[in-house]
Amino acid sequence: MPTPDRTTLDAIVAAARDLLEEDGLAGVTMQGVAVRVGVRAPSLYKRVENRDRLIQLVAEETLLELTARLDAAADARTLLDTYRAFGKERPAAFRLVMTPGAGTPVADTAVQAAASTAILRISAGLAGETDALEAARLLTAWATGFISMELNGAFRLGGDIDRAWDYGIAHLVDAITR
Amino acid sequence: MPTPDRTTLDAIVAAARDLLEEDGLAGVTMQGVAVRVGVRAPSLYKRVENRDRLIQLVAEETLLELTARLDAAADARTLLDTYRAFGKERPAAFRLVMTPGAGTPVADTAVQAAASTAILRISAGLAGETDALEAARLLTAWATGFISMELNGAFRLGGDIDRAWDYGIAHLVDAITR
DNA sequence: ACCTGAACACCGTTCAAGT
DNA sequence: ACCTGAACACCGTTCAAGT
Repeated sequence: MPTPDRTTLDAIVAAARDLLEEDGLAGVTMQGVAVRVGVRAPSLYKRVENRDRLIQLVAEETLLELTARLDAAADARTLLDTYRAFGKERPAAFRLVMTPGAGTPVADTAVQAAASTAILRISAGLAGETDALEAARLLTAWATGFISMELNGAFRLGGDIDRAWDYGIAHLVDAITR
Repeated sequence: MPTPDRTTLDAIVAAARDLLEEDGLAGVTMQGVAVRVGVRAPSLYKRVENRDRLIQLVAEETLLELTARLDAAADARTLLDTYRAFGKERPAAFRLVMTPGAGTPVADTAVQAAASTAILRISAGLAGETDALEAARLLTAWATGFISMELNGAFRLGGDIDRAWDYGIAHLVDAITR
């Protein structure tokens, strides 16, 4: 007689996602996830291969959500503001996806590629098709570095961080526009 | 009768530093460090408070070395190339210092501030004193994001990464120059 | 004064035994 | 077919006992 299912993969990923924001990557333990979904740790292995795979699933869920939001942006400033807002909303997930350490499980290539289409579209509009890739990389590298530093509290020399963000957007858009 | 010292704090930090590059942050275990310096794990606690403090010491050693190299740069391109070369030489240490995750031990504030003086000096020369801080943040955010993405293999859409780097420097320097 | 084995509280993961 | 306790190999850290 089969036991009824006491949890689902979606519930497990959601619990891991919440634990990630609350306690950081190291806080995402199989025991912690198990408690949240109401089973014992060994039961999780019926639905997910291991902890690395679970982290990868959280990374992919994060990128899919981010991609959906970026795709809705019509211009560079909106796109970059959306990106930054996502980082502030889910700082740990942002770091997991954008600046994973060595050994950190990483999202599938296709999921990652999809996240680039919005910035490529907008960069092509500003810089032209020839320089679209380089312009997209300039904008992406800047925004990713800026948001990472902001989340890490790395802007330590005073000044207005919002002003630095606006300064960056204005000068970058100007620089890449033909 | 006292036992002769079998290791030193410097040797412990150096072993941790090497393990970091070889096996990543998770690979820096007290047991692993102990084996490298020729003692048992409990003995390490005579010289360093705990693992977090050891990681912090590695972060500070990394920043001091990086600061020394950046201070020697005379112009923006040299500074940025030096920064990128350091990232490629010590990728795990670069990530530890520039994009630490939540809960990762972080260098002392004074050590971090010292690493900013070179970029501030050069930014002031290009953008003027009024915009020096914003310009420094633009350059730093871009370079940090670019190098992080490069180390993570995040440039996945083909194209020439060196060309994207040169494109970035040229357009940024142009953008912030009065 | 430094070093060590033993111990404790955690991890991730496996597996036989339950329902 | 799913769930669990028990077990194993790891961690970081403490501490009494050795020299």
